[in-house]
Amino acid sequence: MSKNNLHLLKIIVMTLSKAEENYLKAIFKIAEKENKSVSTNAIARHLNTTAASVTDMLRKLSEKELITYEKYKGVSLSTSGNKMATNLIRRHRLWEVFLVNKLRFAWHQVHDIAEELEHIYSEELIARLDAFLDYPKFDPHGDPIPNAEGKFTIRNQTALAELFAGQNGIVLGVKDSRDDFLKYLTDMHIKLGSAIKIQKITHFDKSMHITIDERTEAVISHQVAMNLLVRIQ
Amino acid sequence: MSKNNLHLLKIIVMTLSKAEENYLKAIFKIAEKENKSVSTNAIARHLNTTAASVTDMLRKLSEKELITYEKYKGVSLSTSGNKMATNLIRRHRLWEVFLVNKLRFAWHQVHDIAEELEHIYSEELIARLDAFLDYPKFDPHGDPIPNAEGKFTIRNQTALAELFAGQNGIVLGVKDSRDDFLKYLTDMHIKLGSAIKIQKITHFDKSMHITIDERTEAVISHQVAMNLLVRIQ
DNA sequence: GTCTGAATTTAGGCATGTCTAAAAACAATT
DNA sequence: AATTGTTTTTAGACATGCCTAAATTCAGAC
Repeated sequence: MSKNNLHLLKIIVMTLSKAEENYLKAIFKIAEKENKSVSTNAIARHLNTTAASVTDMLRKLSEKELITYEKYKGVSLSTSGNKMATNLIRRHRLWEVFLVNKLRFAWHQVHDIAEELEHIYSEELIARLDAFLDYPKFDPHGDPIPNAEGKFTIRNQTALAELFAGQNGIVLGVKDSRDDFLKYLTDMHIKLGSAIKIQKITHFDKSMHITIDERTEAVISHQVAMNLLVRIQ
Repeated sequence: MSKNNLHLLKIIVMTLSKAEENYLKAIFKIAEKENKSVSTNAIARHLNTTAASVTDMLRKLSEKELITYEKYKGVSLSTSGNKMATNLIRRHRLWEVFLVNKLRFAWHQVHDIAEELEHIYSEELIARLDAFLDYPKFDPHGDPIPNAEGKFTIRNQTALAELFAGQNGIVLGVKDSRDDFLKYLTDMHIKLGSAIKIQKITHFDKSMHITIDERTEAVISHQVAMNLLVRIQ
């Protein structure tokens, strides 16, 4: 076997530690929002650690050619790093679907558990889980689940706040998936698939008077409406 | 809060590392077979590590009062250590049921994946998984799954080798759950619940001529018969 | 009871992933 | 272009969990 082939083998066989995986995921997520190379500080903030620790890890990930890193210039994922991060997101979201659809967890309870489950590495496990869940394209928060090749499904979705009085929307997901927001939605009986009809918008504060699933009347703030994603009917 | 209560709290809240959990499980399993205090070397063999590493860990587990340990005298699990180990076995076996019954993995594929899954700590996850699987009492190898209180279900099971010609047995599990044995059984179409009828026993080598599920005829060695557990019909 | 070989522990090291404190580099303003 | 404040990196430490090699303890044969 030539030296080149050995190099290839190394990449294929490489398995990452939980910490390394979490860094890749963090870089992916930050890069997704801010459209530029990712700063050391941003990663430290995201992972609740120090800039010094981040620098250490960046050196390591760079050696493994998972990121492109130049001192003081921020990082971006390499092709293989991107693949790894996408795969992690796939695993995370599939487990979330499992926890909600099969184990009947509530929206807001699943993130931390999925965070653990995603680090279990087995191609076959994920393939079988995917099949068991019937190849879901979106997770319980409405975020797209990349397929085995890393392709995300895209769909039209609009913040509820964009709609006018009289319009209808079907809830597809949320922009903010923090616990308290998800709990608030659950309390309001708003869930994935709920039909929202805008009855009236108060111009003063842009709060909306809505009907949920043709049953419940409610008033929601502009902030809530901005974080609810719907398909316009 | 008194000092005593704080002590109690510490025990309740304590979470263990993967390594610590694996040691507890190893001690439990070795103690189950050999009916005496567990030796350092036995643990090292079981975990594929060195005696020196084991000693280090025993000191640590002893400080946490999960084991009873005196230098040079072997170890045994304390009450709380036993509880932890039992709970781990519960998690492991529940995940194995999930992998086989829901994800349709084969018998021999599930051990390593369950080995990872068992370390995810969430009371609620396991409670919900248990319910989702319909509170199974035995895992895919026929080993009993302790309930949330740590109680194992006991049932009558006999090695197939104990039966006489003409007797019938229902396969309940295996004594040896190593890959190649499980694969062999799969190839022979022997699975949990299979009905085995003993047609004839060759005295010379105690091999058995059997009928499997009233369909397949086969000859199995004494060694195989000793590792197949059945309920006599 | 002493000896000898096996079992166990101690001592010292190493990799990983974290930290704090200090130094270096950068960028933005004057 | 110098200064200042922020960002990033380096240096040095620490905990965990593992290792090898050496010392110690034990247990069984004599």
